Amino acid sequence: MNPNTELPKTYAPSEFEDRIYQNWVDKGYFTAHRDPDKKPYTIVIPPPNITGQLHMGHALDNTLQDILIRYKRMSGYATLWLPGTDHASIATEAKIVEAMRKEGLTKEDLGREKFLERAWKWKEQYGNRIISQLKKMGSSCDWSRERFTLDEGCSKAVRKVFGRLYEKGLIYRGERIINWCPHCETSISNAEVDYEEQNGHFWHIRYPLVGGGGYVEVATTRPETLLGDTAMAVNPADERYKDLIGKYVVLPLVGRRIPIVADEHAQLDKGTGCVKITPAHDPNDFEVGRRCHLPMEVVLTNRAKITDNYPKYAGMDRYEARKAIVNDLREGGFLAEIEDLKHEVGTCYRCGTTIEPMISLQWFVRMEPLAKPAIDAVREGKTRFVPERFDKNYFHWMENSQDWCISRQLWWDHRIPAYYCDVCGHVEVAPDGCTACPKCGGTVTQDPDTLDTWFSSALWPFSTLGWPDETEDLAYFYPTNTLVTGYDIITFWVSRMIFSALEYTGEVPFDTVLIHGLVRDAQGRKMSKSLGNGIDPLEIIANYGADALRFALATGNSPGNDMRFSDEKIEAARNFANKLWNASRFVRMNLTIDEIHLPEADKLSPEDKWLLNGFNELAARVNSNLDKYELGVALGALYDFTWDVFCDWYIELAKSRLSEKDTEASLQQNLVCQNVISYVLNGILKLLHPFMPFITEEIFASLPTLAGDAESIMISTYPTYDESLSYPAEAAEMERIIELIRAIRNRRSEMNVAPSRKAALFIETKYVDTFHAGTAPFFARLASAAEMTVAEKFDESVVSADTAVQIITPSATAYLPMSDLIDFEKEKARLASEIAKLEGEVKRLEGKLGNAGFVAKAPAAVVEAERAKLAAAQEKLGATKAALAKLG
RNA sequence: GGGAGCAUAGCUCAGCUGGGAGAGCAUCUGCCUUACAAGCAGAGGGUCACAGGUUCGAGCCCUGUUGUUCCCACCA
Repeated sequence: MNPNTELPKTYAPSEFEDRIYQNWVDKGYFTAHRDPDKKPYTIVIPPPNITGQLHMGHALDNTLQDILIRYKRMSGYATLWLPGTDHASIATEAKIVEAMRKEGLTKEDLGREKFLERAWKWKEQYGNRIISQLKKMGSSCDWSRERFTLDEGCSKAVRKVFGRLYEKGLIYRGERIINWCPHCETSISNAEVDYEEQNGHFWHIRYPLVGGGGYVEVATTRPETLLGDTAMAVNPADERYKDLIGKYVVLPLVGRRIPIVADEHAQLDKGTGCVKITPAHDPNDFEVGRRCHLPMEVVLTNRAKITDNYPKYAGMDRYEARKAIVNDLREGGFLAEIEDLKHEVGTCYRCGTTIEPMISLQWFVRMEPLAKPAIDAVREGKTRFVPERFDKNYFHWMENSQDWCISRQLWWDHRIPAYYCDVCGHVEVAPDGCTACPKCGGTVTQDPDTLDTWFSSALWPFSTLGWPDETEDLAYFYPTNTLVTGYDIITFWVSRMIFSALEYTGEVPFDTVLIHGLVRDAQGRKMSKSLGNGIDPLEIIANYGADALRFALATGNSPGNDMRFSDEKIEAARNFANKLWNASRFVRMNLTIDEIHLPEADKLSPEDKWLLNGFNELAARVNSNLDKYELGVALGALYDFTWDVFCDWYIELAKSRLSEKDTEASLQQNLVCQNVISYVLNGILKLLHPFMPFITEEIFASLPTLAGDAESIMISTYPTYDESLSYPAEAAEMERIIELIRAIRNRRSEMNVAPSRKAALFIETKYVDTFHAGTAPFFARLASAAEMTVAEKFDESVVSADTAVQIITPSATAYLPMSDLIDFEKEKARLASEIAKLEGEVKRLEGKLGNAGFVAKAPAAVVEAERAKLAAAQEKLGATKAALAKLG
C-alpha cells in the first residue's frame, strides 16, 4: 500500500476490502507464532458445517471472535484463531442422500466406499465456500492451521478417546431405549430431540380381564404400540387394584394374555391408575419390563412400519396402523373414549420427523462420572460463562444428563473402532485397528456404525492443536481462552467440550465462554429458510461493506441477548463508516507533515489538551470494556467520541488554525494542530480497528504514522491509558467554552436568527483567562460571533440589558447586541421561569447535601460532584437573577 | 411441571460494581458553515410494566403480580 495516498472522495468499501484482506494474507499477519516472551491468546472457531452458507449467525459469531482476536493481537498477545469446518455427519449425509435420490440411487446401491467417495467430493466442493465467505467478513484466522472435524488428526483423537473411555468402562454397548429417526434411519441422542407441541388424542382402551369380571381401562397417545404390550401395571399401594395383581388381561385385537404387575411407575393419581407396558417402545416401560422381567416385543421396523409379526397390520406406516387399530378397537367394543390432547412430541432436530422410542443395541457414554468434574470446573470458575446466567443452563443439563447414545447408523463420520469376532463373538475395541480376534484368532468385522457428530466436535479445542500428540502448539496455545458461541449450542457442544477436555487433557478447554444470542429479522422473527426472511450477509457486504456489517452486528449488542437486524441499523453503520472516511479525508487534505510527533505539553492549546484528555479516557474505557466482553458498549463509546467529540467539535475548532499559516506563530500553531489531529485520528483508527478492520487499514495507510508504528494497523499497538495525556484542568476550561457556544446557538435558534446574521459578542465572566483572545475564532465560526469582547464586568455604557440578548451559563454571561429581537415581556417571563427552575434545582441539591446520611455514607467523589453541581446551579441562578434585575 | 430472559422516548435498543435516565431511526425547526445532505445546528418526546420492601439514595438489589419470549422435562 502506498503511504500518504489521497483518499477517494466517496467511501466505497468494495473498492478496497478484498485488496486489503489479500495483503494481510500475503504478509502472513494471521499466522500464529509461539513466542515465549508473549502471552498466548487462543480462540478455536465453532466450525461451520460444510453444507452451510454463511448466515447472519455466523456473521455475528465471527465478528465477535475477530474483534477479540484483533484486540488481543494489537495488545501484544501471541494470538491464534484456529479455523476449520465441521463434517456435520447427519446433515451432510441427508443432503447427499437427497441428491442421490434424484438420480434414482440409494446408499445401499452405492455401497459404503463409493458413498464416502461421494461425500468427500461434496466436502471438496462446498467446504471451501464457507471459508471464502468467512474471509469476506475480514476474519483474521490462521488459515495455515485450518482443520476439518473428519480429518486424519481428528480421527486419531477420536479413536484414542474411544479406546480410553472403553478401557475405563465409560463407554459401553447395550440394549436401551433410544430415539430413533425413521427418516434418517439412525439413532439420535436425547440432546438431538426437539420437542414440538402437537394436537393429539388420548385413546382410552379397555382390556378385558381373563376369566371375565370386567375390564381394565388405560389411556394412550400411541395406540399402535398396543401390539407390543407385554403387561399392565398398577401401583402396589393402589387399593383399587390390589386384587388384580397377578391376574391377566387379554390384549385386544391380538388376543395375547398379559399379566397385571405391580410397579411404582403406575401412579395413583394419574388417569385410571393403570398403565399399559410396552417395554420395547417406551423408556419408562422399558424400566418396568426390566424390573418385572417382561418380554420385549418389537412392533415397528426401522422405517416405522408394523413388523411382519402382526399380519393384519404388517407393512403399514405407524400412522396408518394407528388409524386401523383405533378403528378395529372401536368395532371390537374396546374403545372407551377419545380425548383431545395437546402434548409435546419429540422430533428429529435435523429432519423434523417424529422420533420413535425403540429398543436398540447401541454404544453409550456413561455420563455421571464425566459430568461431576465438569460441573465442578464451572462452579470453581475455571471456566466462566459470559453472561453468567448461562451456567444455570449448563448445570441443569449436566446434572440431569443421562447416558449419551453415541452410535449412529450413518456412514459419513468416524467409524466406531470396535471389532466383533466372527467366530467367538469377542468384542475388541482397537483404536489402531484389528485384523484378527485376539482371543481365538478368528476373522473380525468392524462395527458398521459411526459416532455422533458431536463426539468429534467435543474434542475440537485440543484435537485441532495436535492432541493426542504432545505438540508444541498444544503446549503453548492450550488451554484456549475464549469460546464464542450462541446459547442454542451450549448443551450440544460447550458442555461436551468441557467434560471431554477435563477427562482427556486434565484441563478446561477454555477459560471463558462468550455467549451471544440470535440475529432476528426486523420484526423480531427467527430467520429461517421456510419463512424466507433470511438476510444474506454477503449481500449486505456487497452493498454496504464488511465493516458496516460488523459494526451493525457489534453495536448495542449485549452478551446473551438476541438482536434484530434491520435496514436502519446497517444504514446507521454505513453512515458512521462514511463519517470516519470523510473526517479522515479532511485531516488528510490539511496535512503537510510526514510523520506524527505529538508536541510538548507547553505547545498545546487548551482544545488540544481537551481532545487528548478525552481520547485518553476513551482508550481506558474501551480497553476496560473489551476486557469485560462488553463489546457493544466499547463500540458505542468509540462511535460517540469519533462523531461528537472528534468530528463535531475538534475538527470544527481546528479549522481556523489549520487554515492559517501566514505568520511564524500561526504556522507553528498549524503544525501543532496537524500533529494533534493526526495523533488522535491515528489512535481512533487503532481503537476501531478490531471492529472495522478494512476502513481503518485503508485510512491508516493514507495518513502519516507515529514513529513506532507498524506498516499495517492490524499489527500496530492498541492504545491504552497514558498518564501523560491527562489534562483535566484544560478539559474543564474547554467545557466552559463549549457550554457557552451551545447556549448561544440555542438562543439564536430559539429566536430564529439565521447563522448568516453575525453579532458582536460580549462575555462577562470571572474566567477571563479561559475566554482568551485565541478562542475568538471558535465563537466566530461556531456561534456566529463578530468581534468578541471579554471582561469580568461590563459598564452599562458598553453593553446593557436593554440592547443585548443575555445568555447565561454557570461560568459566563454573554451579551448579543440584537435589541431589535428583544421582547422585554417575553424575556422577563423566560428569565422568571428559568429562575424558578434553578431554584428548584438548588433546593434539591441543598436538600441532598443537607442530608447527614448522604454526606456520611455516599462516596466522597459523589458528594464532591453534587457540591460542584450545586455551585454551578447557584452561579447560574445568581447570574439569571442579575439579568432579570437589569431588565427592571 | 421446572428454569431463565425480557418489559426504559413513536420504533429498535444501550445503561458497567445502586449516585436523579441515553443512542440510532422517526417527528418538528433552521442551515449547501471551503470533510461529509450517508451531512450540520437546534427542539419536542419517558410515573424506566405494576405493587410492596431494603437504602441517605433504586431503571439497577429483594419479594410478589401481570404480559411476553425461550430453554429443559420419559406425563401413561
